[in-house]
Amino acid sequence: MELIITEKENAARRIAEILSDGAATAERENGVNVYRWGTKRCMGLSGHVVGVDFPPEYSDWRDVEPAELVAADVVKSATQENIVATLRKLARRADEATIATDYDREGELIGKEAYELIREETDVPVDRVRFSSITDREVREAFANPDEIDFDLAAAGEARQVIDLVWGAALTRFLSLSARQLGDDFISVGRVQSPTLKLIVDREREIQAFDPEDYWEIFGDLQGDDAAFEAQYFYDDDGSEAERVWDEATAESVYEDLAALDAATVTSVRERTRTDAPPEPFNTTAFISAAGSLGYSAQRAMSLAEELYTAGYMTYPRTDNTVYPEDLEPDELLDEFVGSSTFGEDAESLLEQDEIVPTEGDEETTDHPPIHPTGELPPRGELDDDEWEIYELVVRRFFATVAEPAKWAHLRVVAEAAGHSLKANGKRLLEPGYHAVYPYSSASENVVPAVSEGDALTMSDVSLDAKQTQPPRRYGQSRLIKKMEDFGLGTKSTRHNTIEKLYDRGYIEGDPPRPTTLAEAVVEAAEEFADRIVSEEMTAQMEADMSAIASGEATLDEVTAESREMLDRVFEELADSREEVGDYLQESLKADKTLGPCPECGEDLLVRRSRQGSYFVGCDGFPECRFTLPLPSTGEPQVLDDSCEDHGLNHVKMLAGRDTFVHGCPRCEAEKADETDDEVIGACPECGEGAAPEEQRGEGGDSEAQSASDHSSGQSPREETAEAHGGKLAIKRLRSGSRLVGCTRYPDCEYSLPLPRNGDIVVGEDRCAEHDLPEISIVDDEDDDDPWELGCPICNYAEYQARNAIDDLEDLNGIGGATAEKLAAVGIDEPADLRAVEPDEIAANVQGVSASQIEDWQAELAD
DNA sequence: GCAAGGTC
Repeated sequence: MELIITEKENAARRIAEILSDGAATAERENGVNVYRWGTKRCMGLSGHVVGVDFPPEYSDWRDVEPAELVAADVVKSATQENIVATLRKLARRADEATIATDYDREGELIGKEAYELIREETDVPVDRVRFSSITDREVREAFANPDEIDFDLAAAGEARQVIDLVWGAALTRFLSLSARQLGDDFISVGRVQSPTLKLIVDREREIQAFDPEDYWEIFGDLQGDDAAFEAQYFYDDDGSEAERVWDEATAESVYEDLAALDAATVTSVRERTRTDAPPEPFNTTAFISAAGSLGYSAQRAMSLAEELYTAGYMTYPRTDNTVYPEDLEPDELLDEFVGSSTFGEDAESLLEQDEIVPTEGDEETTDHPPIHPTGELPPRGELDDDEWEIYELVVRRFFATVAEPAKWAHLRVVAEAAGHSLKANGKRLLEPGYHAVYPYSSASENVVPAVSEGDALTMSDVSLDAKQTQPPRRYGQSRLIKKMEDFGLGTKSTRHNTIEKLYDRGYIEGDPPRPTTLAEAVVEAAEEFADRIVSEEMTAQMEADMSAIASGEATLDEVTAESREMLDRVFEELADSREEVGDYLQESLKADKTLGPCPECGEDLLVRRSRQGSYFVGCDGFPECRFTLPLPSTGEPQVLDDSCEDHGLNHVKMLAGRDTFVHGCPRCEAEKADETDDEVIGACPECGEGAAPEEQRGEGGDSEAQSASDHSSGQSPREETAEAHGGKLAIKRLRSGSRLVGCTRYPDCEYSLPLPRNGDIVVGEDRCAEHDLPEISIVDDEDDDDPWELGCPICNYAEYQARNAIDDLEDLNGIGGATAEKLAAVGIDEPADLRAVEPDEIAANVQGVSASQIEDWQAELAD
């Protein structure tokens, strides 16, 4: 038997398809697909299936001095047990094996990891094939000419693993221990994340240090026979043209000269044609950037791309390549779109061009082809709005890369008055070229009417605008990813994750990201004691070392030994400063959590976390001072810069993904609740008059109202409330800021239904026939839309739960919105329901859902 | 529980 190993499941399937001419069949082994045809077996790994770590005796942070990690062994162990087991099992039966992992450094290492696992089972020959895109021709060619594993290249990757682990773990533990941050909130540093954080912190420093400068600009409206346009004053500044006037007196005098006149003479008209080349094919960075301008975060863009890739609609989204492979036939790919209602016309117009020559970028790599559509079109309704928008972006980008350049006419008009010059620049699209198929890049025109040299124009509305220079702008996510790419930080697969990690670790907030006080302190501490870890040079040096290993000029041991010596010296320096660094980090951590003065003792109020994990506001004077305020139960609190005028407390924002909201001043919120009376709206269905004996509680586990901190104590009253106790339902406002419909017998009766956080709650006249509760509407004075007719709160909550159930289903990987609805129609409306079904039975009853798909979902649920 | 790199 001949065994073929690929880097991922998808590649295994496609390679099996190609080599078997479509005859391969799939078998499940240990939850892993194994493709078979003839005497061949092909399986996919899931990237690295083994990982590096320290031996277990180093795992307790408090027992081990961080510096000891420098000399500690680094061992490999399986991280994907089922895949490793399958690989071993197949290896035992194999007569030969072929490594077909990705054609890049990390792929070579992943291949070597598979090789070592095979070697533990058998000594059959193992060879290596390399191809940069999974196309019929490339794959066949590669398998016809097998090569050997490049152990030096793999060793280069191993050096990276060791150095990253040792530096990252040792310094992370050192900082965390010194600041006594051992829980979830440890303080991390690493070769990639820390220089990235420094980029953000350095930018913030520039912004802080920025000293704005005053300048003035002068504009005037010019008018010819039938044309008017705005022109700007400019002057010659040492041979270059300048518009900004830095001296107020000069600006005033020019302004007065011009304002006194009502005519100007055209002294020059220049028209030039400019070619606007179509964009290059998408690599990961360019794709993230384009998706970013459509409003997607880097992480979101990648996860949508991943879905479209898995569904077969576009190629692999993680690539550095910007040159299409030779065997991509643009006209054949365009042909696939002919007849599509969205893309058909554009595809046809592109096919009419005399010649179809795709653009290419500077990066030509062997990893994967640039991102492009596969030519398989998603059926209507299969994609949700976001998926579709990203898909369309990828299709149109491909269209743009095979389209003609655009042509612009640039027109520049200069006029003179009182010895001063004014100019106007216009541009007009002569030939739309690629803009016709790619509407994302700006094609806006700025027309300056045709005038001729010597024309006399009237001048009016001369204005003098006082302006100030602006600080540099914060880096947005895609700008940051580009910077990382420029510095060689991270890879196409990890950059967006690194940024996400900085958010998770409490180093950055908001979008564009802004560093926290903690981030500034970590960067400062590192700059002083371990400059290497915050410098992009560590990566540059490592790249050089890796090249040396790959070319045989250095060895893995030499490189890692040298790196360990360097880290030893860092720890020597750090030894005396442990407390100083720790205190500084602790202070900064506190600064990020401080709200303002405690009304009872004057110490600082801080955001704290209870033992149960919920957040609240507590006093730094604890335990002497026991003042507290509640916070909402959803999300992570973030202290904002602005503060409350009444209490001097900073406002708080609750970060909870899409449900993020500004809570405001916690003292104001608590006082509002104290001042608001409960409004009774009807009987409690659980313990009020006419309560049904069977239980019919609103029992949303996640509902904010249910878990709101000051409304959840007391034992379950279930048993005793099956009968009527005269409980009534009332609209309540909690001190944490949330609002709900709850029983007046709370805490004896815990019945509650959530209400929205914002807007005025208006209780209507009409009552729900089923529940005898008033119809409620929510009026938001900040938006002019019609009020939200929430209706009967019980009915509303039931609908809300049903919607959530469908969302949960959709969240299961691979279940699209349309499919989730079909499943819901046969009574499967939450993931748990899927566990119980017979795959074949559902497949027979629900169109478009296969039994194997259901098996996959069930396997996923089982994890 | 630490990193960064694969992949899902």
